[in-house]
Amino acid sequence: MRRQLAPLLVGRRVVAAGSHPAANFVAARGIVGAQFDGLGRRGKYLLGACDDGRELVIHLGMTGGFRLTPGVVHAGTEPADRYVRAWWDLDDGSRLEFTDVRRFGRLAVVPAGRYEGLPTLARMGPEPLESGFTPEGLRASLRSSDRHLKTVLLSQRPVAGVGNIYADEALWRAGLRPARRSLLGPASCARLHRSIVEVLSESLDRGGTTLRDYRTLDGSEGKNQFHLDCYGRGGRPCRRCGVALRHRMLDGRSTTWCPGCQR
DNA sequence: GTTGCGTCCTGGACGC
DNA sequence: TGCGTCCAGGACGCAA
Repeated sequence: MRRQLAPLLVGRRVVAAGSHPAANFVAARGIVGAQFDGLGRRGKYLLGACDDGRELVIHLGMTGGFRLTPGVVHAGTEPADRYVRAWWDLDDGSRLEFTDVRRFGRLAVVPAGRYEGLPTLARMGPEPLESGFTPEGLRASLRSSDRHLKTVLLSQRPVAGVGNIYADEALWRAGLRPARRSLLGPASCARLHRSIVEVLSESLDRGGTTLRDYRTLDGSEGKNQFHLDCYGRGGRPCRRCGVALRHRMLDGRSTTWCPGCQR
């Protein structure tokens, strides 16, 4: 999403904006007059750098997405689509719309780099595809919590960007049980580290995972959903050992694992 | 400071 | 066919 948006957004100034009245979205209106100097990303957060020293922080939640309408918009008019939760009219006549059916997304405007009001972002672990993410660091981070292994991964503290689907996939690939609480040894941690990197890299290469709602900026679907080994396959045979995968709620999240080969 | 759980929200699947 | 119920997801807030 960031790669697609950046060339269309950077250098553009916001001339008008609007939003759904919910607290999650009203911050969209606060950047009228600002120009986008860059578009970054941390974990699942998009970070729009403004020329006035502030940042527009965007989390897509579960069903969030973007749509860019080029050059046909009358600035300030209400969007026709009821699921547009925020919109920005740009100085080239285009409009960027943030759509979010279930309203789990959220927007914030903060001084650049000041994330105190966004605790998950403030304490976010290393980027999984950068050199700061190491097996040793992962092991040290996991050691600092007694919670279920999968729940710790979802906290974004050991590593950024792992959501429910990729947590299940990475743990399956590493042969580790999601509900495990005990300390991981160096070999297990190295396996989990490698699995996280592989699972995320492969999904990025395939344009992401479209189960229901996710679309890229041009409306196309990802293809990673055709390559899932674990998530959503409860009751079906494990592709590694043949044992039926199990499914249950773990700490409130839908979780699938193989009782045969995830230890 | 950490943990566990409820809450937010809504379309779609499912059962009756 | 219509209605009610449940589920899915990420992050945050609150009580313990």
